[in-house]
Amino acid sequence: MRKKQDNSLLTEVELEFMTVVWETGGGTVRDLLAELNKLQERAYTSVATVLKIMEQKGFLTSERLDRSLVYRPAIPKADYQKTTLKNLSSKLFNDTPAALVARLVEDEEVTDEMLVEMRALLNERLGDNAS
Amino acid sequence: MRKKQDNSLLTEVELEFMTVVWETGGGTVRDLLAELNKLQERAYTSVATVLKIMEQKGFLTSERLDRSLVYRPAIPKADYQKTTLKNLSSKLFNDTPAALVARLVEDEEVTDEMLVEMRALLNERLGDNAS
DNA sequence: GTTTGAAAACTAAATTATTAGATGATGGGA
DNA sequence: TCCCATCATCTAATAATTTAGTTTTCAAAC
Repeated sequence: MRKKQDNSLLTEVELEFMTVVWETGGGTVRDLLAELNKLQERAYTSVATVLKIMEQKGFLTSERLDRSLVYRPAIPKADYQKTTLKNLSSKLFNDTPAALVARLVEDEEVTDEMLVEMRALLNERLGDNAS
Repeated sequence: MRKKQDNSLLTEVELEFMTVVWETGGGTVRDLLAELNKLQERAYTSVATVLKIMEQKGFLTSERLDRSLVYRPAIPKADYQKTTLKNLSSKLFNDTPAALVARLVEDEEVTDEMLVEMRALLNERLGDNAS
């Protein structure tokens, strides 16, 4: 029997990296290091190592450009958001996404404006495929 | 400088344990072990160790009953759900919960029925404090 | 009073995640 | 050609998480 490491979800640090890759569209290790260091100082090799791991896990692709590797997202942010929500829903909300929205709704910090926006989104899809 | 461990979020295993504690309302190590082993075989001491850590982190309370410790949730599930959503929203959805709902809406597996339910929840709160 | 069984507490091993130093390759310029 | 800067890669140290063995405690049974 072997390890069972998940790999479908990013770790804390990986998510931080991935966020930058999504925002910038990608770049060389040097490029991404520059962005990441705005948030927290890290060594070049640390960044390079994590990026390589992320590629192995299938979150990034790489391509040579001169000396350097250019890393790019292998999956769109929206896809990953969906995966994460599905995971959260199953782990903490009994697989009922409505329960999740219920929590958002009762959160004081979520403004009415946001709620109206959410409702518009719901109406939009419910309008489309009219049941 | 020391470690900086978060502690406001549960780890994978801790969440699994916490879910059982929420469901059952709590119990002795032996009780919880029995529940947990329905999902995955674990040693008594493993369970005891994690429960103790969870108590230190503030997720559980304990109380003596005869020889045994009875563990109970220190925070309601709803509170933790809220914390988690807030965290996810900030890390992956630019602090805009509506973006999160947008992903749910476009997920094929989320049925229209669920969406209608969500809309009802929104209307309920929006109705209350009529802007 | 001594043994025994069940429990918590203590300790540590194994795994996974994070950070980064050391090394070596490669190409451009002196 | 030889050095230098830049880069990827290899390797390892540290930290956090997960699992579980060993020891201690204590009350009840004998």
